[in-house]
Amino acid sequence: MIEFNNKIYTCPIDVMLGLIGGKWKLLILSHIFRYTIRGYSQIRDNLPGISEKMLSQQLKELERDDLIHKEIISEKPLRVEYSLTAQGMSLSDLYTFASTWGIAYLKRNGIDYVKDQNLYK
Amino acid sequence: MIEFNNKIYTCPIDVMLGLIGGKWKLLILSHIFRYTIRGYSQIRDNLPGISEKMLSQQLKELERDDLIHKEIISEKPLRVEYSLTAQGMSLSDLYTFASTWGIAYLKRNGIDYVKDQNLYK
DNA sequence: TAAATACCTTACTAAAAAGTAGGCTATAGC
DNA sequence: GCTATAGCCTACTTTTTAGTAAGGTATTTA
Repeated sequence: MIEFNNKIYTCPIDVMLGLIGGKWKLLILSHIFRYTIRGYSQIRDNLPGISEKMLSQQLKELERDDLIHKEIISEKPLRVEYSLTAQGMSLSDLYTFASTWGIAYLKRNGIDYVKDQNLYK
Repeated sequence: MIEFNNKIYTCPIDVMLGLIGGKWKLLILSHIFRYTIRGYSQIRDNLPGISEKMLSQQLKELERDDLIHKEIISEKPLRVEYSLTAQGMSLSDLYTFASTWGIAYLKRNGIDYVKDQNLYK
């Protein structure tokens, strides 16, 4: 058992899950990782099913936990850019592994994601 | 979007999360990975906080999804052994990465897990 | 000036995940 | 025979997580 930030964790993996667990965080992080820098609507539009409430909530938590960096660009069309912090980047092996594994799993189950991804989205 | 087993997934990572997402599955898998073969009570006792209902439920789902193998040993003291299937083992990089990352994260935050783990449990 | 888009927030509700409590079989040890 | 341990299951409740709907500001385009 590990006590950290007033919470109790079973082991280091549990600690990691506390940061990136849940339905959306890993998806958001790996999306930003893939595109390096993303705006709010770009993330939203690439995660079909996420509500704006969920998105801004998760983004806020990821920023609080120093996994992503939020930058407000005060140019003509005011916008926001999200990117990974060093800590967010330190999970890059996870993003690529998870994606590769998922693709291989789908293939084992008869779905060729790489070939058919034009069909989805 | 990917349609698979009557469910809709955003991307391959989402598919993976469908299999090992949630509060306990990754912890159970990585525990079995660490010890190769584990009995029911051994897993339970190493995951403080898990209820027996949760444990047997998650074990059943992991078995259904072909991530773990359950073997009933019919020796004198009847018991059960859980081990990883080939598919469960194909996630081994994830278990080690998650554990290593969690330990490093804790260290960045002032907790030396490797040194202090005798304190926890 | 109306409509559209980016980027959110808040209040409320629903669904999913997890927890509690109890029970049950089988074997073993005293 | 009584208690203990392994290995579960079921019904019920609570908590957590996520979803819906509706604002709201600022700026852009038509």
